[in-house]
Amino acid sequence: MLNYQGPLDLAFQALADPARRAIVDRLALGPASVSELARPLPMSLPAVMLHLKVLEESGLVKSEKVGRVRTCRIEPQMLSQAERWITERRQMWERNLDRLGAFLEETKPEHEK
Amino acid sequence: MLNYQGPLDLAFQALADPARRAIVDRLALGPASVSELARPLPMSLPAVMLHLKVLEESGLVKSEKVGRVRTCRIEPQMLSQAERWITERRQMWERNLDRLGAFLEETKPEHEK
DNA sequence: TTGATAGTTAAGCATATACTTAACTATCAA
DNA sequence: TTGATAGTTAAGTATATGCTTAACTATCAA
Repeated sequence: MLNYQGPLDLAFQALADPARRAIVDRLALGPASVSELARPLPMSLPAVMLHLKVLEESGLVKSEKVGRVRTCRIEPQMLSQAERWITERRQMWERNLDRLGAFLEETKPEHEK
Repeated sequence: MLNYQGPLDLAFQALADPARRAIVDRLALGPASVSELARPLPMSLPAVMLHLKVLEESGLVKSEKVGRVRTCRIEPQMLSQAERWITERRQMWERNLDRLGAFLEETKPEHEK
C-alpha cells in the first residue's frame, strides 16, 4: 500500500501516538497555546511542535497565531469521520452476527425451538 | 512518551495503516482465511501475516486455525473502545462550544437578544 | 506417497518516526 | 532598548515499521 495518504490515513495515524492523543485530550477541554500543550508532556517543545504539525495536517486540529501565541483547537468534523469509519465496520459486523443468529434459529429442528 | 502500549495505543496504531484498515473492512463482511484476506492486497503473504499479527495483538481481530486454514474474525469490543475514545473527546468539545454559546447569549446586551 | 495448498519463519533492507540539542526570530513589557 | 517569553528551524540520531525473498512445515486429496 506504500504511501497513499487519504484523510482517514492521516487521522488514524495522528491518533496512533499517545502524545498526540494526550494533546487531543487536553484540547477537548478547550483551546490551548503550544506551551500549554507542551507543559504536561515529557518531551521538548520542538517535539511537541512536530506532533502538532501531524495533528494539523490530519485536519484533527487547527491553530491560529495572534501576537506571539499560537492557539490550537479541535476540529470536530475530522474526529467524526474517524469515529464513523469505526462505527460502520462494527455495525456491519454486528448485523452479520444477527443475521447468522436468525438463520440458525430458523433452520433449527422443530423440537429445539 | 517513548513506548507505553496501552490497549488504545495498540488499537489506533493498528488502524493507522491502510492495509490493516482494508483487512478490517473485509472482515466486517464476515470471517475470512489468511489467503482470502491477502488476495486483494498488493503485497506478499508474509507481509499480510505481519499486519494480521499487529491486528491480533491490538485485540481488534481474533483468529483460529483449523486444519491448515486460519480463520480470522473481527473483535467488535475493541472497535467499540476506540470508537468511544473519539466520541467522548468530540462530545466534550461540542458541549464546551454549547456552553460558550449560551454564555455569550446570556451576557449579550438586552437590545441584541 | 506425492504433489498442491495454506500458512509460517527468518534474514535483510529502505524509509519513516519520534525524538534530541543548539541556534534563531518575533513579540511584549519595563 | 533590553531582557524575558513564545514559538520556530535545522541538523542529527536511534529505533520502529513495512516490506521483500527464500526456505520451511503442516495438512489434505488423489
